[in-house]
Amino acid sequence: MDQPRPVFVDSETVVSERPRDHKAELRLWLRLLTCTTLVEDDIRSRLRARFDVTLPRFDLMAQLHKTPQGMTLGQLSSRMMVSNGNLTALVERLVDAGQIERRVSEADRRVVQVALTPSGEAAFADMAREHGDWIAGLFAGLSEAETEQLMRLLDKLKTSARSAMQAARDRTAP
Amino acid sequence: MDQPRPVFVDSETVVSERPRDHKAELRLWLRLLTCTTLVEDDIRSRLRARFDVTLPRFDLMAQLHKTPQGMTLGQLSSRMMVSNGNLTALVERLVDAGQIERRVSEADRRVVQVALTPSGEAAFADMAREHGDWIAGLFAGLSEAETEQLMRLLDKLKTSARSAMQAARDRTAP
DNA sequence: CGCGATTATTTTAAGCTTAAACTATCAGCC
DNA sequence: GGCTGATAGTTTAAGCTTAAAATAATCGCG
Repeated sequence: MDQPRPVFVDSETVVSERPRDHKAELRLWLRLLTCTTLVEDDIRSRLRARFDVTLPRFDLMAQLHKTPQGMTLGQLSSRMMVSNGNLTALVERLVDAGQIERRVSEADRRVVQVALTPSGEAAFADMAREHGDWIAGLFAGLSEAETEQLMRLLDKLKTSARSAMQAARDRTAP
Repeated sequence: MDQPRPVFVDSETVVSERPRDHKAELRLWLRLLTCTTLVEDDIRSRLRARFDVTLPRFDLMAQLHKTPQGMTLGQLSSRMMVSNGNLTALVERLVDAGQIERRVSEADRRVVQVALTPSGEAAFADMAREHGDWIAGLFAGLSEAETEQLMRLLDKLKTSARSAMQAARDRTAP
């Protein structure tokens, strides 16, 4: 299987053809994805069962909780790594539910500020406590040293990915 | 235990006070999520730009590629970790696009088998080659040793999460 | 000042995703 | 043979998500 087929290396495509098969990286990526999906699905279903709240709503409230003075939609969008248009509807639903409030900035009338309401803050506090326990439970099989090591490696991966993405961008628009 | 530092339950510290603060695990989880989202979004946008295909479609085709004899929807659902109902529509679109084909099992008429068509196989082969390069590029900042280590730690995390989820299930329905 | 470029957000269309209810089929059992 | 329960998929309603186009406000610069 996968016998070393002859590869015609022209000067354009040196990086990409056969030399290495990228199998290790692909397996690592799939494993990373599996872990994330596993945790995410578990948290999603617990949030629904216990608090009748969706994961995106929880995430949004968590961001606002970290910044009590509120944030603009643009900031939220980049911190949550979701598209701008996504937030419009999500924020709308949370406003309807009385958990957050929006106000147009006076300084710049394009900007919309969003913040937790007191009731949203209280609701989030309840959820966050259990959420922390759930996460801790899911990660409980890792020792403190392993946790640290994993943190370090993921940090390195984050840096690597960002730099590869930047390089690709530079290549496209030089 | 439970060092009684005076904790004022204000909006800053709600997450972190009581029995243990779970802060390290929470940060680790957020970092894991960030890495996955970063890679996933990059791959998604490249697949769209380069092949005009969505990530879920690519993932489905990747699963079928690994199993040339085809799979049932149930197997696909559990391997892809998506809901059953999700697949119905996704498969429908790929059938319309001529990339895969469905046939009802003769042995058990509830079961639907799905497999790549020759043209789907060819299309996937093209995409997979570049996809592998992209992933390798994103992970290029990690040494071989680090890749292995990360793999090992994620494996451990996977085991930990699964066992925590099983424990929670046992607690609910004993 | 006024105009073109930029920035922040919303809108739109298409597609993805889930949970829950539903349909159809099968397997075991008397 | 005809229940009973389990299993495989589909449907439905709601919500999430994106990319791209549109709107609206601000900024920079002549």
